[in-house]
Amino acid sequence: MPAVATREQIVAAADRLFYHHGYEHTSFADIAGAVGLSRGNFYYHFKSKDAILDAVIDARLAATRRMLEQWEAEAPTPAGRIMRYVEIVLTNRADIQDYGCPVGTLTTELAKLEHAMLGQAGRLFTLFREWLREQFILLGHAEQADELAMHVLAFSQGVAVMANAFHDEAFIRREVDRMRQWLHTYER
Amino acid sequence: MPAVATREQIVAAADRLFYHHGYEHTSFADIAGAVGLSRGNFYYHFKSKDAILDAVIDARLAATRRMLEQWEAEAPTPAGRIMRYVEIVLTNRADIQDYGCPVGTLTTELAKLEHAMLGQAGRLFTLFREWLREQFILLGHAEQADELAMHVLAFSQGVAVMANAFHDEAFIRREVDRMRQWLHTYER
DNA sequence: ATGGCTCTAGGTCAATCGTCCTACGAGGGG
DNA sequence: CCCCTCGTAGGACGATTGACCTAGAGCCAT
Repeated sequence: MPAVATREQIVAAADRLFYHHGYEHTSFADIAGAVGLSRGNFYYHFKSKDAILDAVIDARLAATRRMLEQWEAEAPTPAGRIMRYVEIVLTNRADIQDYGCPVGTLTTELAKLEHAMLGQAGRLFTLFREWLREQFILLGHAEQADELAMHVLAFSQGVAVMANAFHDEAFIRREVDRMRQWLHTYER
Repeated sequence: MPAVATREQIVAAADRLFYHHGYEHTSFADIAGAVGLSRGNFYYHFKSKDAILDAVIDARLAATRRMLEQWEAEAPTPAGRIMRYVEIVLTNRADIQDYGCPVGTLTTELAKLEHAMLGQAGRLFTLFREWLREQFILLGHAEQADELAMHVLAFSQGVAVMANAFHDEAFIRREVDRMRQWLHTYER
């Protein structure tokens, strides 16, 4: 098997395990077991656990960019695109109830570990932030676009934490509806 | 030294360390070092690490109840009391920027660890939820009091995650102001 | 002072962690 | 056929983890 396929398998398994059980709680043995490799063989593909985390973050950044591009292709209006982001807490409801937001929980964990890769993880947030900011500019609110983007981000993080804590689907739907109404007041 | 004082010292140190570095990332040696005790002696006071977590959660529950009682004594109106909760993200701004919300981050971590004490940690959220619900009932919104309480909780969690990720004080102040205006629309 | 209780120190345990090393098998090009 | 590289397996390392044990110091009551 070519090395690139194995490497991608490792990144995919690590991505899933980091999300489900956290970075620190995921061991080399866990990832190796998920992929079906021996532990020791790992260092042929990644020289350290941090390197795997780095690759996982890069993969998430790339996947996020693809998702944003798809949203831009599918949703014609800026407001519709913003709603695609808002509705992600419904789209990924099952995972969020079980594991929270992949971006928020990773950033929170790395902050507590004082991990060197915290800044890299923050780029995931920044990617969404700047994309949302762009949508608000297109919506005609250039002067407060960044503040509105941050508000939408805070919404998603708050809903994710509460959904994870209480497993309440009706709550998620109510908050999405509230956000939809809020967004209407900013449509031209 | 009486055992009760040592026990309280252990709980206080564990509380702080769990908040700053997370539950799993905090070892017995860390707590023992913070208190100035030997590692082995630990099992005289707590038979397991879970028992310490249990005691920490109980201590947080008690401290939270005291705080809520103080808010009720200091703020005469329900709206004023709710604002005391909202403004906690400003009051504890420094800690939140560094470590996030103590309740939210603990719950998130325990969920990922599939820890048996997750339900206990959830009681911290429930305590705030029911207190906020009571305030909204007093405000004259009995029929949607719980939904409004959940919305306020989600606000605080969202702001905490974003404040931790971006260290942006102006953002926190904007969101608190936004919440103040929102609350005004619910005042009789 | 003697016995018993509270509290502590320090060592030990097996398990697991991330890391590293070496040996080996498969396979293609010379 | 040999050699070289790629990819893998599995063991070993030092450190650290949570957990447990025992010996004894301090003190109070009898």
